[in-house]
Amino acid sequence: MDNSQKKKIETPTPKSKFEDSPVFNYINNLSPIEAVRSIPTVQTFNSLSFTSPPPVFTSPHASFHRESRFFRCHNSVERSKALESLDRSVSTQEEVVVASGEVDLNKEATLEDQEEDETSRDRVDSPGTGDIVTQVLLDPSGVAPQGEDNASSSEDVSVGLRKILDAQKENDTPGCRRLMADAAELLVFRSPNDSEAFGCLVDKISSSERRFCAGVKLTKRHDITKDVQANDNQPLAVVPNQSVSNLHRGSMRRRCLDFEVLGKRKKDIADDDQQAVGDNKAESSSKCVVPGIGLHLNAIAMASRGIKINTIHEDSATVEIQKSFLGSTTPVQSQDIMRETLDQAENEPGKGLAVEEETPKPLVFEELNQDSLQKKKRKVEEPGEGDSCKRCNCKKSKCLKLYCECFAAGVYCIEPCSCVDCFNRPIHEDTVLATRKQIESRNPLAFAPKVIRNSDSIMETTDDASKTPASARHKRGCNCKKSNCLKKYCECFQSGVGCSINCRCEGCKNAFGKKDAYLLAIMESKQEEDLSKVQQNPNLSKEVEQNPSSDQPSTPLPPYRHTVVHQPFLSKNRLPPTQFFLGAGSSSFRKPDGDLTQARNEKKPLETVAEDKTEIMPEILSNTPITTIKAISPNSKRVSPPHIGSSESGPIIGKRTNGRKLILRSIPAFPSLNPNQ
DNA sequence: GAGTTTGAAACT
DNA sequence: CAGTTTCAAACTC
Repeated sequence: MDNSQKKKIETPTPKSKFEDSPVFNYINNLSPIEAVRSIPTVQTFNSLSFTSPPPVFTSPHASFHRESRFFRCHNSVERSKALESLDRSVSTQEEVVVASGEVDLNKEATLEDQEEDETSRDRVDSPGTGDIVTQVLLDPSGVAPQGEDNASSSEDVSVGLRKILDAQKENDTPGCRRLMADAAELLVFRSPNDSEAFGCLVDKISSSERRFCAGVKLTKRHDITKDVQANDNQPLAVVPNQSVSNLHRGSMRRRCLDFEVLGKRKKDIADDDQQAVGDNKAESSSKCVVPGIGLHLNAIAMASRGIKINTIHEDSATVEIQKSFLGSTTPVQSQDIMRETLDQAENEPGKGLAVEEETPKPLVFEELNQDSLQKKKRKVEEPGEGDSCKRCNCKKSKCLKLYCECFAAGVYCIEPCSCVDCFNRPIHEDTVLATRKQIESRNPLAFAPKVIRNSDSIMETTDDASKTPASARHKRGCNCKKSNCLKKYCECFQSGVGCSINCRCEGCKNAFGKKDAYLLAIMESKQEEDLSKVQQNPNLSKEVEQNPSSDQPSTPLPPYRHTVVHQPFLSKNRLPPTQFFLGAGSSSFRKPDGDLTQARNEKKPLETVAEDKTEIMPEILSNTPITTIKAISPNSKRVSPPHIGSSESGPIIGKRTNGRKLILRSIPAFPSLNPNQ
């Protein structure tokens, strides 16, 4: 349907049937283009206004601007979303201003009154075209969405289009093209908020683009920057969009662009860290971001206390990969989300925003960037709150050892640092890299994230922090002797995760999860696993019975490890290795007492898988006895649901198997929903 | 802010 | 690999 309508709109309308009609004559007198309006427009608007027909306008202008609109609209939503997160002092003031302005405008959009329309109209920069555009754009948005007479709204649209076209004749050139595009874009709006937002964006875009351009200006060696800068002097209403649009198609491209810009900015500033003494606030903020380019999962650990980051990055390279990955995937997600958000925003603006707000959480790169940014800001401004920003105070290590938090986090030291004789600066990049390599040669995972988080923990992003510990563990575990894992001396506690099998702590009282409880839970899982195994294959009963380790729940560490080593049950029969190592693949395990890497690798999977399942099951398997899980695990530590299910009865075995299958299917599904995962 | 405590990192 | 030293963050006063 859309296609046909599109054709009707774009191509000269087949007039054969209508040429004789009085209506057609009337229309024909009004404007050559009115033919479009005659029939298709009415339908088109009604339909198009609530759906998003992508390739409607194939003409360069229309298409081009439609993208721009998407770009803008998306940008608007994204900024609204960003505002939520930016309220936590993430972004530059400029961004905040822009975002807040758009949020307000979006709110206004929901009001749907003429006053707002006029107000928005007043905001339009160019009186001539802008007024008309705004009027045209806003009128339909205010009528159609209210569910009133479609015909009337269509009429409004038609009139509006007519006005646009008239104005087009008069004004010509850029403005006209813009009007044309805007009119085309108008047809794409799906909700009052859409159109309204866009109407607001007509004027907002200027500032937004300015911000964008300004941000890009900070970067160097970037094609986009060049383009944008090259066009910077041109009318913002056309040029920036064009520049962006030429480079990217669609709204998400802009989003990617933002990411890229951010990343580039960070990179570039990192390069110039020494010389680029912050001239302004934005730049200083960016400086804070700089280190993030190499930020790894240390930040995640930190983030678990404040902002949750759900993906594990090995190193900066991974981040880069993630970044590019984001660039390709975010759009898909963002488009759907934007659509959904906009729809929701109609009736539940807050909800819609919330959805959008949570969406970026999985965007690891963004999160990392913001995290790094927040770190710096918070350390300077509110040391107590997020505390996610690295700022070292090294005196003797020259910030070239893992003692240095910045260095350990894979970031350069920045101004807020109080380090002495710091070599962890971009100007000493060679030294830093060499040292880093040296350390990595000693311990390849030295810069790996200290906290292993499950790939599916996305789902926890919106949950309370109490769930985080269950899904993440410290890679090597702690070695606390006196702090009882109740203070930040404990890396597990500091990371907001519970102690695990890897910990050698004494008197663990980790508030996020005691080691003992963890062990107990896993052992029970193992027991259940063995049980179910026996039930599945009676021949194994003897083996299990002869294996003391498998039924010694109270047995401390060594037996558990033994049982863990037997986890091939799990890995061999159920979960593919890739699943296992999604979250733990990079982890380095504490040196085992006797079992080496292989055993570790088998053990770790167990942990991860168990956690994965537990995290996912509630969402995937609606009928999963999650309560049982919690009941089984003391300390609220969650245990693998399948195990539990299997332990309850024989017949459940099949059920459990099914559950596993579901899990296997679901695990990969989540990453797709969250680009950065 | 200085001093102490703590545990990771580095070293032997 | 275990023990020791170094180091810097966390903590206390």
